Amino acid sequence: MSGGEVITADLDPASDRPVYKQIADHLRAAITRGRLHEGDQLPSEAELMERYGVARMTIRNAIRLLEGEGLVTAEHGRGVYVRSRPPVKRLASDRFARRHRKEGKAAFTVEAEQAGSTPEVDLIRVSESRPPAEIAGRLKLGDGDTVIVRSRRYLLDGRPVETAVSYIPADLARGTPISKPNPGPGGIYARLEEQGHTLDRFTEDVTARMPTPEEARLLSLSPGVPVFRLVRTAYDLGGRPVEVCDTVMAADAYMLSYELPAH
Amino acid sequence: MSGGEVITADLDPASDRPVYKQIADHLRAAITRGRLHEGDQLPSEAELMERYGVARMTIRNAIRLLEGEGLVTAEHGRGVYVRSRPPVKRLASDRFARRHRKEGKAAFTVEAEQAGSTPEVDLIRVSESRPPAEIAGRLKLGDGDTVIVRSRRYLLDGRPVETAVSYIPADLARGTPISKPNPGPGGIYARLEEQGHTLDRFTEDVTARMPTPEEARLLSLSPGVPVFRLVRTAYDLGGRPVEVCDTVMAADAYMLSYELPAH
DNA sequence: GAGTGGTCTAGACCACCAC
DNA sequence: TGGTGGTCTAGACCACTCT
Repeated sequence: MSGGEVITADLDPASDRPVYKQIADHLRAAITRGRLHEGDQLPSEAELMERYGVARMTIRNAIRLLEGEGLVTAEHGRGVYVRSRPPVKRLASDRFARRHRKEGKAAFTVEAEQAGSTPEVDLIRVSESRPPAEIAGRLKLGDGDTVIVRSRRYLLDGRPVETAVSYIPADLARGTPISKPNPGPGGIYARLEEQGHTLDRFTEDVTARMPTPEEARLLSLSPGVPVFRLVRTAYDLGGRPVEVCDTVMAADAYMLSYELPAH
Repeated sequence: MSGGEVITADLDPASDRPVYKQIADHLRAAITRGRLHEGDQLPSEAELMERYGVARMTIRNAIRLLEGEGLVTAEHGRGVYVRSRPPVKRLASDRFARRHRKEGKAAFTVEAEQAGSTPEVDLIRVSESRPPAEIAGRLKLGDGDTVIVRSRRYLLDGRPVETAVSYIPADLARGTPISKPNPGPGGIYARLEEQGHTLDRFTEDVTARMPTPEEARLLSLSPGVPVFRLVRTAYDLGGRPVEVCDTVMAADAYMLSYELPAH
């Protein structure tokens, strides 16, 4: 059926390398050398058991290894397939430039449409509370201060790609639509600038790690796909931090692009 | 021995959730709620088998799940431990500013010493060859053009954290120490500027993924630790790309920090 | 219904570590 | 030497998908 001929090498009984790793090596080589392409189905567990003359768990261990490397995904009842790389969205370092903010649309929406994708936002929740210590520190808030918390999820062409939680000091948001689910045209940055907090610069701190089960669920992540955690702080012309945005992004959906001066 | 009392909940036989996932949930909760701290040992497989009354493979599946999430590491012959987060090196967006380049030291060395760490560089190799297509495109090179390829590995306090491969157009490197293992004080950027290629700006493209087995070996990565791939291109004042540096970094060792203008 | 992967059992032997 | 995790076997039953 699904191409037992893609594997050419035999096991080396003399090798110290465990059998399941040798099998994973064969399958990995078949993928990286192009004998198996994106979307191709791997031989079934039964076929591989026969091919190598080993028990089922040995085959499953080999496949689990490749799954953890992000090379294949197993689909219950269907088979194991070579993972296809989804199109990557490139986030340019000028994506929050003011000229992109004048259209009355949020950055995510503008960018997605320019790339020919369909953007969606869901799971919008807004509340007011005490911020976590890390956020309070970034916003330079005192002990009793509260923030407006805006959380939402972004999707591209139906696929969830990013969750985001924004924290805005409550005193900046009062009397504005910032504390409403729909903050109006241009998003919260437009509202902050209307309040006299003209934006000057942003900092972004980027880390990467494996997702929590909750994040994997919200972003429909396959095994072997890490996430970016990107924490952006917006400063006004007075140097005051006016928003912190804590985002978790499917790492296989993004390329982050930055420009650095040499002087 | 190692605290069977850290797990409080029992299995729910009525639940659809597989037993090994329920066990993983219990252990994960013990970690995230602070009943198990960084470096603590989990109960042994034998203890957990008795505690839950299940077979060994069920326990091992639970632990493998947590390993893949980066929460624990199993050490052969010793036990399973809650992963301790190593200190993170913060890469600031001004790390290639000219003022940091005047000391006669490379960026990695300067930064590490400022942070109180001991930097090392090893596995240095230099050669000349045709660049991969992706690199040739970034350097705007033609078909026959060759590049100097400089690869090396960086370590902090003895731990490997990053591999890097630099590509410099061969015509810029001829007659300079750029094609020698030791390029001299200030590194290759200093040499390029001496040749009249004053640096103007850099771009960095950042992605994240799970490591290949080769990368995991070179960086001594535990299961559940992704890597950053950071491709930096250096441009001179004439807008010509003069170097591309392709780096793979242990994601648990770095925070990438960038500054974005709002205008 | 046939074929796929997902879960689980009950053993065996081995390799590594600490005492 | 005893305890730890690593590999492997040979089964069983289940859940999902496609036809």
